[in-house]
Amino acid sequence: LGWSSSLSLKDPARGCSQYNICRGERNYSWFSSSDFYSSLGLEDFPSVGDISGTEEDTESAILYGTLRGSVVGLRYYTGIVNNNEMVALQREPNNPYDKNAVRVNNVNGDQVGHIKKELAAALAGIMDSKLAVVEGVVPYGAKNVFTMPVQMSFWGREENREAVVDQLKKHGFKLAPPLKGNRFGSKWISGRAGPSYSAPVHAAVQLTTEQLKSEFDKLFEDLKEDDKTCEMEGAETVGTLLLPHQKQALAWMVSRENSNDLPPFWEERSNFYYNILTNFAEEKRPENVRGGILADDMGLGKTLTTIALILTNFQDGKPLPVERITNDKFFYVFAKYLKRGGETTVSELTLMCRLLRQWLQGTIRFLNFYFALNVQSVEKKYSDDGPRATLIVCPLSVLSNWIDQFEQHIHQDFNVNIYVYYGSDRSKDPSVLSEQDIVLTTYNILATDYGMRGDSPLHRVKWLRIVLDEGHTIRNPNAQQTKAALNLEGHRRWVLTGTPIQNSVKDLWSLISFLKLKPFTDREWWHRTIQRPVTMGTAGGLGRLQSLIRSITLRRTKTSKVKGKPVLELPERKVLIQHVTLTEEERQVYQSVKEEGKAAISRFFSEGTVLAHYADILGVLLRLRQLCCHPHLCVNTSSSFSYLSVSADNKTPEELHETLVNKMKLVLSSGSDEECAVCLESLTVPVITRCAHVFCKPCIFEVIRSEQPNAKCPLCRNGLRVEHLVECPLEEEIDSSNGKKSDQEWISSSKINALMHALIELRRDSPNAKCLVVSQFTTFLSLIENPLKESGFAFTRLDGSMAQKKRVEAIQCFQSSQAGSPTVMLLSLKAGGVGLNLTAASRVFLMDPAWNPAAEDQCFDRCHRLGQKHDVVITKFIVKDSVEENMMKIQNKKRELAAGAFATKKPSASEVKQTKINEIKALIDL
DNA sequence: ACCGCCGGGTGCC
DNA sequence: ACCGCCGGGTGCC
Repeated sequence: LGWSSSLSLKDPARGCSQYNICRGERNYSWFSSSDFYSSLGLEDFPSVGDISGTEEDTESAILYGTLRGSVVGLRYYTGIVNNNEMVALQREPNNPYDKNAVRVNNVNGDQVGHIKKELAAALAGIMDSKLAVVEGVVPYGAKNVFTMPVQMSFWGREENREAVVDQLKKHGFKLAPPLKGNRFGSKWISGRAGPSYSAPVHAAVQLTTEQLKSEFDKLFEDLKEDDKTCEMEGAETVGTLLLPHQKQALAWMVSRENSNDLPPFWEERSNFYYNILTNFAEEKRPENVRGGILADDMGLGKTLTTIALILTNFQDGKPLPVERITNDKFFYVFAKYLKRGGETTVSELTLMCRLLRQWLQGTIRFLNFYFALNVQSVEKKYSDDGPRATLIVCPLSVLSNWIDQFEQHIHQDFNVNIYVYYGSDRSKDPSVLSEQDIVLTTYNILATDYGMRGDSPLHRVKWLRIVLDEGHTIRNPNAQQTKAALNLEGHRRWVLTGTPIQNSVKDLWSLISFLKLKPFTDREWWHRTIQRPVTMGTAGGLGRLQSLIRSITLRRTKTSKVKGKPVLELPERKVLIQHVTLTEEERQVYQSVKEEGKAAISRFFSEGTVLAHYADILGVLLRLRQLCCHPHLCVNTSSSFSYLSVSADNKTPEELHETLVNKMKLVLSSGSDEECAVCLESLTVPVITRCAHVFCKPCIFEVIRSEQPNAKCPLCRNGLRVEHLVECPLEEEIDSSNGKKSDQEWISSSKINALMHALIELRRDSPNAKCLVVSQFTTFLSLIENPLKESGFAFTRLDGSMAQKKRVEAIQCFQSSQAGSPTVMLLSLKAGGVGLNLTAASRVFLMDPAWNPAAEDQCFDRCHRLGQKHDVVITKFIVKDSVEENMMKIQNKKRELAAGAFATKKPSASEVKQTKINEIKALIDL
């Protein structure tokens, strides 16, 4: 049973886990980077564009005007509408009678009729060339037999207005100005009441950006409603006591799964159901989503709550039926094993292993040997008709966290079947999946599987429940993983996310669509009834969004209160800045490198080639940052920076390109947390362009997709081509032999001295305190190992180059409270990803600042989270009069920006460019 | 459709 | 009458 030791068990003493890792998962090779990258393969991205260009640019769309027309051919179709109901106009270029044909559909998508041909002839061109979006409302005459009127609104960007007006004029039509107060068509005057359509208005009550922002902030705040404050205990299979706010969440989730309420904006009228946004009505009761969005802040226990939900609400509030692990079970499994002559499944082995251990410990007596009698009853439990399995989809980075949490929170006396659907040998048999209690997989696997149409086991199973963890990963409606997620089958649908709205309301659509809320699954209805009214600041728009959100989401922040007490009482967190002064020699080296770099960079400025030399500049900055830490850090990189002299002149463009790309690789491989100029976050999967700029792979593919065929680099406007992109594995993964620069004698540095001084003082004052020593540079961490050993510190280390198994060991070791367990953990900034729990530490020493303050904060939160018992003190070491001080200034600016940037739109490419240039100036004191 | 349009039947008052 | 007028047949795109 060697495989079981490779499981990442929190408690090694427990041996085999209670979940069944089925075939293929036992080697746990999912963290091999090659797998990861290939599952994101190049070829996936361009195909994403197959519905490109259809999305209306909400931000800048204005209403050109309205036009009355008629819908004909009603008697040939079944789709019916109400007076004042919204209708969709859809081009039908393949209509055999008229290539200009325009279909009219009701909210349900049923065809109502066609636009009369003369008008269709005018619309066809406008719609096909996407000059305007045309929307319709049937003002009256909905019950007509042959034709009915339709009031059309034309929306588009200002610069297309004239073309649209011209096009209409050519066919003899003229736009009437927008109608006063009736912009969204929900209140057309009924009946043939004459000429009352008139007068434009842009927004009855236009909110300022500021107001919008604060309204957004309030969106998720309200939770005073009763249905969100009831509490519910978890089933006995939940092995952890839930906190009050988690019991509330459980009660809310269970009630959402079991209730039969109407979805938001639907009303029951005499004998039909009525949608108050679109005025659509139907006799069939619209399904409400049996789920919603759990949007609690990080650290409040969304994972635990979800596990509790799975175990507690199988059907109508009854718990998931699982086997209690008893002696009978052991012999039953054992007998089956013998009967087959030794062949067995991994899940059985897991069980047997565990039971055998219990038996050996004397908890099983040798009495119940009539196992055959029990076979029947055990099998019965699993022969339920309805779907049983819950699918959980999460980013790769939190996969192991889920497994840890199962391990922790599922009571060990029960056998819950969990299948980790990951790795190249994952089962292709849907029935293997549907027999599980829980199937865990990642967005990449989901998308990859979906790519091979029709043959994705995940998409052939009818799930009891689908949970999308970090649900904001599907906010891009065109991404493959979003489409893959939307196409999963199962009635109970949940989204877990800490950041439900990241940049704008737009991000919500995929989530809402995933939840299958009628009629928002169709982008047009979402857009017309919610997104546009909100972004244009129309009165009532925000109200709608608010009541929608309120009815389907639960969100508590770290400061929310339950019964007057904060949901989470986190200890205080203090950040201290410790200035470090370089020694004379260090200063000399630093200063000379700085002068050399500054000269080169100011030359780039005067030549106007700053962005072309971006890699060079990052290189200079990197070197300075490294010098602040330790002189040996940039030794291996020094030779490659000699280009700063004029030697570049006699190189071919090809060679020049190559050196630049190599430079960029070097910067990235140093561990430095560089950022992506598209998403403005830390790089995820860095790729280097031909012009030697770095971006996240998904970001740059999105740029290429949306700008094709002539995409340009967002930083320098040079041409971009997929085949020129170079992937660059993040940090240490390529550098496993780090730290062994044995040809060099070890020396200390000012920063190391400062750290050691602080550590020794800490050990003297509180010998049991544990701390994290964090740096972006793993080589620096290696250098720090030396004095730690010399001063007798027990320490452990966690960085990106370590295999998953080693990481888990390091974490367990550090978290242990046993005497003699390590008090120091050397942690690379980026290894401190989300989900990692290092609450044993109450001190953090940040050795070098990151560009992105969010990356630092995320790292601090590894210990400042649920379970932290002490106040957390963070010490940042910053070298005086250095690039580090300038970095701090930029960080502060970014913090301010982030705090106010909620509803403001993304900066444009040129703004990003300018910001970058200004940053460079500030960094090198130009 | 209690319309418009088409095309055949028809033709002083 | 190579017209007007009548009334039946007919009807989305």
